[in-house]
Amino acid sequence: MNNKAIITSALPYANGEIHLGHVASTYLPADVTTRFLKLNGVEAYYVCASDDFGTPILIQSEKEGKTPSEYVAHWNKRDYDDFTAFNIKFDFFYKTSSPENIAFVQDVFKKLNDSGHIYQKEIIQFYCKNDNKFLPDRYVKGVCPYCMAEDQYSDLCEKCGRVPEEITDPKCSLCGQPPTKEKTNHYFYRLTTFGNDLSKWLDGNEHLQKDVKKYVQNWITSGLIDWDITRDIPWGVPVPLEGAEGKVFYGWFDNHLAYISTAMKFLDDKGINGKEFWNSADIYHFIGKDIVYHHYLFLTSMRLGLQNEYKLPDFIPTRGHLTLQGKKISKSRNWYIGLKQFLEYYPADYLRFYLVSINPYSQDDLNFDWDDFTTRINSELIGNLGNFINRALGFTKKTFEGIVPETEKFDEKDSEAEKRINCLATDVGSLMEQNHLDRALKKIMEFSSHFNQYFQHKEPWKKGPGTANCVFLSVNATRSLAIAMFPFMPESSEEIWKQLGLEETVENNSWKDMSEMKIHPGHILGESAPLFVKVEKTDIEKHKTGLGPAE
RNA sequence: AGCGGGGUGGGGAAGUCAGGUCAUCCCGGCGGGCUCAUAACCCGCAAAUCAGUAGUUCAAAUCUACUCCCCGCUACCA
Repeated sequence: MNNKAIITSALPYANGEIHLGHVASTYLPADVTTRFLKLNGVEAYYVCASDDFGTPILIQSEKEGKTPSEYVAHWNKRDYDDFTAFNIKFDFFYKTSSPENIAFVQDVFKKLNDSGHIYQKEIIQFYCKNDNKFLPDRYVKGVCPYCMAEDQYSDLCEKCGRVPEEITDPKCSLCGQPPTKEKTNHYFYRLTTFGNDLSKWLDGNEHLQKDVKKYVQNWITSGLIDWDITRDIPWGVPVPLEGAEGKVFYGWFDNHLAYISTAMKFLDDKGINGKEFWNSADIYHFIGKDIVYHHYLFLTSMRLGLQNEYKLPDFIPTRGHLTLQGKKISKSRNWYIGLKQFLEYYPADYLRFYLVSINPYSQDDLNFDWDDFTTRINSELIGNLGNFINRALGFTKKTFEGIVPETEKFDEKDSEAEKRINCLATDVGSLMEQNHLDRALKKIMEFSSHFNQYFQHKEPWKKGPGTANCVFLSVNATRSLAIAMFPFMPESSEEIWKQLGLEETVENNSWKDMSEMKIHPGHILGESAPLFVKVEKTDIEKHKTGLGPAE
């Protein structure tokens, strides 16, 4: 394991609230991984930023009668607050509209331009005279020339799935008027020249997911096309060239550069040489499967174009999308759950536990189901894990006045239990290193389940021989659980630590510490109480009916 | 249309890349136990020709070919 790491997650677009889908695929896996790396002594920094520029934000801010800056400032704060409430702990959360990022993007553009990766081309684009705007693809709707479906985007027909050469009967999606076609000058990035290098990089990087690699290789094989990197709107990073007044960069040219500019700002402020750190660290970009194209091709080709001044990603953990009760999340149909809203119902750790446990390390979609959530919380988190901790600590309190007793000679069951503790750090850790967070969590649950069995079979309540060993090992296993759980459920983990009567915080331990027996006979436990409250089915029914179109 | 991923006891999933050690886990059903614990926990039972067909192999849920279903992506949705 590299002793330095920079972790990023896809930048939240600053035009709406964070919902369960966002955190499931990107922010939570990144946060869990960062916490794990930090426990392992890795100097790891998790940085993120709001993605502030682009046409949708410009249009929405106009509708709300705000300036774009006011508008994005609002969402930047709101997103950060929501993340914080969910215990997503960024080392630094910044914005793509920061002066540092704007300067960085312009500098990158100049370098790419100087080395011949950029060219200008006149193109013809839809223009709406009524709205006074050039209309990017998404803002023109019309009839699909293949299947005659109406009201389709000009760049993709949702009915037949085909990409029209030219849409029939085009309309401006803002005002409904037919747009005109106007000539405009745009800048293009020579993505085509990077095909071979991208392909080589994909093959050579063994950390990337196989299925994603295949997917990207397919794109490369079928032929890349040069990439239009500018737009004619007033809200973005200005193109720093004479004659390019009024033009800004396309959002995907500037937003991922904020990974670097944000990290540089953070590190330099800390007195660390940012570039040096970046190039000697493991770079992780956590994303959802919808932006594979941008991260595997745009982002990487730009770094290649800069001749690796900033190294390419080592890991791009790519996960699928969350569906809700089996259906695609959709804000317009009110088929989504806001993060803030969810946290008004249940503690952050419930959601963290549930989302990690259903989320594999793959592009497969995962499903949020209220009934499934209920059983997983009630029977696994509470019935298995919470129950073991509660009985271990409660029994010690009751029978030994909270003082860990002297041990005797271990019998076979004790030795097996001891072995489990000794192996836990490696068993769980190796899965974490491979990004299999769901399996790692499952290992923790197996550990806890084993201790429920152990406790049962030792029957300490009969107070026969071996009772002291059972208590000693169970209390130590509880401590192990607290450390192992920390990346997943930090609040509960700290609570267990307190109940164990241990000093400081879980955060100050190292990962491998969980496999040692650091609670010795004579140790006095703190106050204990059940960690979790069960999920009530009647509440769940209410939450279910809150979904879907309002009455 | 192209590309990608799936179909595993009644429900939900893991296992498939590296074939045998494998049919596992959670819920549900049935029977028993225990009482430290949040009607929790522990033990046992019933229930799957691992979508279908053909093939490779001493051996297939796992590899190959074809077929039938489902889902996702396709360049401004995490």
